[in-house]
Amino acid sequence: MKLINQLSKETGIPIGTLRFYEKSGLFSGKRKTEVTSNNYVYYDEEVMEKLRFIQMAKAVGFTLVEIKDVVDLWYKKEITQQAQINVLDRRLKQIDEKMAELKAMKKQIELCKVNIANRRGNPG
Amino acid sequence: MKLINQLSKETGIPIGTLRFYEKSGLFSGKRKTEVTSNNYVYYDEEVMEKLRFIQMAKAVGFTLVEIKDVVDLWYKKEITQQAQINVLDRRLKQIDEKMAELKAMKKQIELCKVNIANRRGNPG
DNA sequence: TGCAAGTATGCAGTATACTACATACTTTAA
DNA sequence: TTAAAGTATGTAGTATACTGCATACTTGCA
Repeated sequence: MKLINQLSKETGIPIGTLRFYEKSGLFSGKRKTEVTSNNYVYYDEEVMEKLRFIQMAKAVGFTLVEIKDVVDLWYKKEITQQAQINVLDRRLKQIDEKMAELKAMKKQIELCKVNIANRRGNPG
Repeated sequence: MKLINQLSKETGIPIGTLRFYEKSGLFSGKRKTEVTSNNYVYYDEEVMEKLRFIQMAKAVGFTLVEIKDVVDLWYKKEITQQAQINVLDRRLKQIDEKMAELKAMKKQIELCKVNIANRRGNPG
């Protein structure tokens, strides 16, 4: 069980950002009832997994709301199995679209590089 | 040569957003000197190419500044050849990183789906 | 023991990327 | 010809995602 500072150090996400994510409902920790002197919050490995997922998803342009959709059904059982699958399928489709876009961008940039190397300038 | 409305219709980008992009220096049109009755701005195919690139890059989480770095050297010759290559290489590296992240996300989400289908709940 | 460092909470401020609104002029089509 | 639609410009407002500051209490270490 980690405190917020450790969470921050291990993920590289600033504490302020972590608090913002927690307030946004992306993850949550627990207080230890046996500790009465303070109200520190503790986080488990589940939280670390979620944070690593959040970092990946953010890096490829998913919004916090889109990420929350997925992370939510990670551990919740309230929605139906089909509803869960639907959320995941929607995100999988977006991932495939983003991959196609990355491939197209890569091709375009590589072409641009070749053209620069050939001193012809414009990559169109 | 297209007017802004046509640009918007062909790309699906709202006019307000296009004006914002143009003001941000992502692209620019030209006024026709032979037309004196108005100051309408016309855009060529070069602009359309830039817009298509902007759309792809935005979809995979690049910022407008990162996009501008690339789009700028599309048609400018002021910076050295090596500086141009450097900008492109930086973006190519980002693209590879994003692709790896998409692949990891996809794997994770697919695993999650399998686990839901198996009614075991948690995909870890 | 005392003080720096860590934690919780709340609220204000910032950066990025739009989005809407107001004004004024131009073009187009009934 | 006149009203609707298009264009230019500027300014203000909004949404998302942080980021910083202030306050107050707790922990850990010299």
